[in-house]
Amino acid sequence: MLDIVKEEPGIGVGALASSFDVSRIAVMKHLTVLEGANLIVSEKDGRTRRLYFNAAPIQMIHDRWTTDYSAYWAGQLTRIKYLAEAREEQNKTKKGKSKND
Amino acid sequence: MLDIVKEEPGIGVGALASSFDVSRIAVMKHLTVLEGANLIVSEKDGRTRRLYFNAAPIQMIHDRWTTDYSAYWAGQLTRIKYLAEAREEQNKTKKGKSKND
DNA sequence: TCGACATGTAACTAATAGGTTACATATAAA
DNA sequence: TTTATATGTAACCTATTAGTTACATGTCGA
Repeated sequence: MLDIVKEEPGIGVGALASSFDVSRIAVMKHLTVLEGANLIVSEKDGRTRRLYFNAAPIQMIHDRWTTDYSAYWAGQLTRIKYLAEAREEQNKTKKGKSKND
Repeated sequence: MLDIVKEEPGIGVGALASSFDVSRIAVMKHLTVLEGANLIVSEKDGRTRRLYFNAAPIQMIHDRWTTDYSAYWAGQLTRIKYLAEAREEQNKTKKGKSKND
């Protein structure tokens, strides 16, 4: 839904709904959630409600969770990398024989 | 929940649950959702399951929705993500039943 | 003014989420 | 070996969501 709204800024509710197999009302319910999260903002243009993608909340979440990004991120990637390597090690061990731990 | 896990990398499930008014099982249900989204990754340490915050999905969403994806970064993150997912998948499989592949 | 178009609201049903308690299993400590 | 600790699973109940159809309201075009 966000893909479509981003690709076609100003698209109407009905036009957006036509891209899905569910009813227009179902799409409107999803829209309400996305508007509540400020990911989509709208403005009335006659009888059409025009929809626009809003990246601000994603930017805010990114800023919040990646503050001190370089240092933290490097550490996190390293940790995940080690977890993955440990998994591969264990995988080799299990294939060799029945698990013994 | 993410705040706590980020502040205390390696925290156990029970310790995390003690910060909330709901039961440990309720917290575990939320954890399952966060792990499914790869926002939290875990590793077993004896009888304790240690939890770690993973900013990668947020970075990926940010990259997707706010800038063009850099080929290098996408490849790097995706590779590590798949490794972590594979580890989690195996972890689930081991705990779910005695799968012997 | 009337018909067409676009959207909004209400009421309903089915499915899912959220939380609980009880019990089981694995691991560490005594 | 036994007890304690940490976690996982199952079954249950309640609240909320997801989707539907029908109808209402607002705006534009003829």
